Amino acid sequence: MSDRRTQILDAAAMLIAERGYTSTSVDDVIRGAKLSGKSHFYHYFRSKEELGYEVLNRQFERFTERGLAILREPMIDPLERLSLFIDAVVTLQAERGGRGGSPFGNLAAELADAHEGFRVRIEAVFERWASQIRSLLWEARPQLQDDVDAVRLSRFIIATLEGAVLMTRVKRDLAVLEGIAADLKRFIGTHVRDGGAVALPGARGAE
Amino acid sequence: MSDRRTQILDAAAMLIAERGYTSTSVDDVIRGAKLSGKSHFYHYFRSKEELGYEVLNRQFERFTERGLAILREPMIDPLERLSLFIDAVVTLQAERGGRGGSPFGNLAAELADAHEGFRVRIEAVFERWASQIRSLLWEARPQLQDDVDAVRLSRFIIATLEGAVLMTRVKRDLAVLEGIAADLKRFIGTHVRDGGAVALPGARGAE
DNA sequence: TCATGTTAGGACCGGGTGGTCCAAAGCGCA
DNA sequence: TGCGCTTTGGACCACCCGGTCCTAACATGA
Repeated sequence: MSDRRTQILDAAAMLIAERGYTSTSVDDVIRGAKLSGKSHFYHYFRSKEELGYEVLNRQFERFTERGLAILREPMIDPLERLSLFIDAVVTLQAERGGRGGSPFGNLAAELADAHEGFRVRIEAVFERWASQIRSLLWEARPQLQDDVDAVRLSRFIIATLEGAVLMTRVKRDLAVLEGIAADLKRFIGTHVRDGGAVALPGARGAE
Repeated sequence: MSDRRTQILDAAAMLIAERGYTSTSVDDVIRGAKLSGKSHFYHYFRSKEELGYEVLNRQFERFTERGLAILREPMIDPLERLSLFIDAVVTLQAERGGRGGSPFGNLAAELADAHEGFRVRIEAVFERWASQIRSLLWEARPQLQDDVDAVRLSRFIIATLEGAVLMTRVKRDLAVLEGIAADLKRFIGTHVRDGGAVALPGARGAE
């Protein structure tokens, strides 16, 4: 993977996060990556579509490294890992200044109905994400109530986080995301067996 | 408001829900509304932007009639109304065949960062929606725990529903939305005072 | 030295974009 | 009858879109 290629990918990722896939033109990407012209771009990518797919892949890899990795930390209690992961989502969004939202959610809203190729790839992203949470939930099973449905709960967590990021973008207020994240932790806490101490730190407290 | 005008608005609403605002061209709308040409369209709307704003308004009016209205039914217990409202969101999405998603969420994801005019209007939509839930929560206050934060809870409900609709679109599976809706009811149920009977019907049950 | 891959730069393509302008027909109503 | 709104229909604008093609200057390493 050449330097130029990743440079193009990075520029495209930024632009797509800001303005969406359709509204980001190849010329924009060329300007963003400081290429000399169209032929230079098409030397590295067969089409804009291919660019889009690879950007999505890279976004997921980055997310896997910086967010999903927490879910797998072997030395930390699984439910605390889940709490840390939710914090990481908040941090990630804070770093973006509340803008840009979730790359997956954005592409999903923009292309899920219109472009099957993107839809299946986005579905795969969410599925891999959900499966990470599911196996964490499986690990935490001794602490959880017997009737906890890991599939449903993992979907609920992802949907709420995606919705929260979207709302935060609209309101331009990170506190929205923080509040929802806290409530989400509280909800996860209700699945913990009674008698368990404060399983999810930070789940209470209005602010 | 002439017939033609609403006809254009309806056609545009459908197209925007399907393909998004940017990807819906004025020519598409003209074809959809069976107008004779561009001049005919621009006889009714000053610009595509104005069209978009009015479509957003109409979508919210429709949503107010068919969804938000339930929140105000005076003869039904407030918490049951909330449960019925969540059911209505599921029904609304089912009618669309899982496609199209939430008009507000879609526009938000597409334009929140790029187009301030739309951003503030979408923010207003969510705010009016949240305020409806807030006043319902205020009404239900005797049944709720003392520390329930209506602002936060209303945001949580909206974010989760928006996220759920988005996930459902990506997975093309209405069961996703149904599951999340059930869990959301369960979460709301945890805010009800102890000793209260089954406040939210349908909140339990895995399927 | 030759080949290969990279960078540079520009001309060009068909088609779509939001938007304007104009001329003329059809219309209901006073 | 005549006024004013609606409808029709098309020409036209500058610009942007994804994508192709071509030429030529580079660097690198075999």
